[in-house]
Amino acid sequence: MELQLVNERRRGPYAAKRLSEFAERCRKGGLAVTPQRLAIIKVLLDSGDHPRADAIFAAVRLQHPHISLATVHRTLETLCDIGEARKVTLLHDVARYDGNVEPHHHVLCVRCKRVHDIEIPEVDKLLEGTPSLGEFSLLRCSLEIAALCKRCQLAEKRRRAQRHTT
Amino acid sequence: MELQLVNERRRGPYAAKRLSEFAERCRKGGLAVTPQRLAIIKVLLDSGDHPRADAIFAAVRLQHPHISLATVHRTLETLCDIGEARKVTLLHDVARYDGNVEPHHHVLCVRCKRVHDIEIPEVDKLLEGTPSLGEFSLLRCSLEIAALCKRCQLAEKRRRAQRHTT
DNA sequence: ACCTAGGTGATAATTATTACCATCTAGTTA
DNA sequence: TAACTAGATGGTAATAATTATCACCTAGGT
Ligand SMILES: [Mn+2]
Ligand SMILES: [Mn+2]
Ligand SMILES: [Zn+2]
Ligand SMILES: [Zn+2]
Repeated sequence: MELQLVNERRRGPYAAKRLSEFAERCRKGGLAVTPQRLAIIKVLLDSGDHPRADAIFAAVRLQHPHISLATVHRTLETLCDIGEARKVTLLHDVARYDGNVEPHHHVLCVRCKRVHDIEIPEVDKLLEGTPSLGEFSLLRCSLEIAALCKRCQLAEKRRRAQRHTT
Repeated sequence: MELQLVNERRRGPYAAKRLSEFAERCRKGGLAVTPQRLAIIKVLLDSGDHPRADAIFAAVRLQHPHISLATVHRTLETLCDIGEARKVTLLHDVARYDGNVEPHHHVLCVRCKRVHDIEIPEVDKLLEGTPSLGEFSLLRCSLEIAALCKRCQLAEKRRRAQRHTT
């Protein structure tokens, strides 16, 4: 099993490429290309540390002193919607607890946030023989599968049909 | 690759066993066995839905009308500390965003919450050929590795040494 | 039957996020 | 190019989860 920290050097070219395609991708997603959105995606692409909205706000303000924190929050969610960013904390809004402390994994509906347990024995063995990685000593691991439940799939379909008629 | 939803029938016996050992495990962890803690772990072991603190609060109140919501929050964190519960949302306190939208995984320090990217090509292929599981249509997946970074390991050591002298 | 470290309840404080709305502007149209 | 408008933004209020505080209580030990 090959577990390795991502090479930081690759980020430069990756960010440049993503940035050059950003305007086009916004249009494809039906979004206006605003200076605020450009500034936010730039900062995000330059960050390797999975930043919070307030950190991005601080960085963006150096160039755009008038930007609003609300815009940063909104924009980050919008970028995730069109696939230009990824929310690391899919379930961040409320703490969720589990009585099952055996190693296991989760499928979660990205819309209604329901979570179900799943078993993937292969993944449980993933850390065996790898006590540490770089500066991290590894404790345990869990796979998070993003999904759409039946109910939310139907709701999604209905909403699209609705939009199509108007 | 065997991906399967966890069998719900197993929860009954599992919960009974965990509950019967709970008092002893509290003592081992240096915790008092209070009626509140018992009520909370009971509710948690009976839940298959990864509940939030407020849901547990509501359920516990049916038997303990005087319990406080603060106690529920505190107790759930305490239970996680001694390994009697698991927090599904390790990074729930603030939303974190990622500019890297390529499939990749994360190591995170459970104390300082720093997050680093890692690559595990095998895991990226996990969902291939499995478009759905039960009522969930699968979108993507990401492995979360809980860890302790070097800095926090040292801090932990120092704290233990401190406690030992007093 | 005490004692006391630690636990609890009630409530205030904090903090991230969302809602709201007046104003502005990107991108389209004539 | 000028006018138009759907959608974006800024400023601020509202919301909601969690944590802090502190007087009182009690589990577990003597
Ligand atoms: Mn679970
Ligand atoms: Mn990442
Ligand atoms: Zn759903
Ligand atoms: Zn750390």
